[in-house]
Amino acid sequence: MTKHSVADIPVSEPEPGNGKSRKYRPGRIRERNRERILAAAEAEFAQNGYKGATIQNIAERAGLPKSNVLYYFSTKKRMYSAMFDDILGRWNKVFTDIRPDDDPAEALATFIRNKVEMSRKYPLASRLFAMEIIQGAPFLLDHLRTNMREWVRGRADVIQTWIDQGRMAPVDPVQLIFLIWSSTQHYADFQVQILMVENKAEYEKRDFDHAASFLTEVILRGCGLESPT
Amino acid sequence: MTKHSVADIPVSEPEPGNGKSRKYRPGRIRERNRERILAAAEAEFAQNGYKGATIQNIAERAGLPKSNVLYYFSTKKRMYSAMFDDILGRWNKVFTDIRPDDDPAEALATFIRNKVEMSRKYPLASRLFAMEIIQGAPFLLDHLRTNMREWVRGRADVIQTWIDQGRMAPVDPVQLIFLIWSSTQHYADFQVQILMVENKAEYEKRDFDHAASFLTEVILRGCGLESPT
DNA sequence: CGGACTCCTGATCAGATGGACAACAAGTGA
DNA sequence: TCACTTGTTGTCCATCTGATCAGGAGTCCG
Repeated sequence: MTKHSVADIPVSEPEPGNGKSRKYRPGRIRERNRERILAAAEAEFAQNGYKGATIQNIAERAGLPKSNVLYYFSTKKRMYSAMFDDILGRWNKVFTDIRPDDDPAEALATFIRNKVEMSRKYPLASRLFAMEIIQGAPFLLDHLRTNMREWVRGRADVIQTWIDQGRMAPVDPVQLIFLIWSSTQHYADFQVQILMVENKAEYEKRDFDHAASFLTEVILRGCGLESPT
Repeated sequence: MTKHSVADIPVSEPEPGNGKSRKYRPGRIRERNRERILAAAEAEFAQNGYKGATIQNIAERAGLPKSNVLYYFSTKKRMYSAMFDDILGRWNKVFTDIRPDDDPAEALATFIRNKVEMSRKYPLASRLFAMEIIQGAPFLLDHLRTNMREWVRGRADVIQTWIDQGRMAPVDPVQLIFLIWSSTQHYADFQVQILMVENKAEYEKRDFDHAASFLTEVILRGCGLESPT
């Protein structure tokens, strides 16, 4: 397929146990540059979309020659994919499952807070995801069809259980997930708009806290729940 | 600036009154092609972003030679601007003002319904707008700074009045507008994701009705209001 | 050392892209 | 019909883009 024999091979895990291994580790530099490039790619793809992004720009953001970038990711497409693998992995670590015997108010509040925190911590990832979906998700269609669907279904089922038990108002669980998803995503994706409207130069930590509190309060009350604490 | 003497000149309004005027109307063909091109541009820009979109693609979507497209809009940038002028004009027609003596529940419900209807009727415009904001709003910054800010401030003031009069729960009015904005926008922007999760091929009218009902119910209850009707 | 690997990069290329332009066609009012 | 404006399009060009490649530099271990 490709002429590059070593490119695109995932970095081998640093062996566990002995922290300061004396062993020959081919992937050391690779790992560092890979991360630099992916960080640059996030910014570039988020700003210009897949087609609009250029390898040259990514290289400049990473402070590397274009050729070097192409040494690590033999094609633009592969780079884009690798980037999303990274992002989805990061996300999976954060979103814990919810269970039928959880307290609805607490579980939803945690979900909202985590999602807002995500918008604060990884705004580029959030925008990238939005961009990809808006453009028709050419690269993530499969992921949406399988993982994402399961994820939503699983959570919706738990919420439905809570409703059946009369522990919250009877609202469409899937729509509720969309509502939380969109309203939290908004703080990352529409950052510029929000800053303009509020006449600020940049976000502060308390803005996110305020947003999370607002969303928790309104959405929980909208579900017939009392905000915890 | 430009060598084109006639391009980029807004279409002169067709004179009112006599429908079938015999007068010399330079803009007749112009108007028709202009619309065709702008419609094609909406699709192309929404799918690929500003940088990713190509005049060639827009021309093909419109069924015209590239040269002809460039005759109407001398540059890509001008075409993009003209497109947003169109879109913003369309939007302004729909969003009626709210007044302090309106009924909060009814006014908010109308706003939500209008916005969802907008997502249904002009999904491309919605995505285009989202795209532009995500990319840092290079073309709309001024608009956000002036018109949009005023628009939000005006509505927020009215909502604050309602709160002060004890007619709804004390929630941050600006955040409330963001919440409505994002949750309704979501149905246009994240269409692909929603369809995938719900395992559908395309939206139906009732999906939007259902979404509007859900949002109205949850958000109004979240504001301590009863849904009207 | 030296050999084997990993990593780096300038030069190069074919194709796409935004845009200019000139010649030509069609429409319009008198 | 005529003079003039408006509309159409093929051709051309400088620049950019993703990708290739060949040669060289750096790193590591025995």
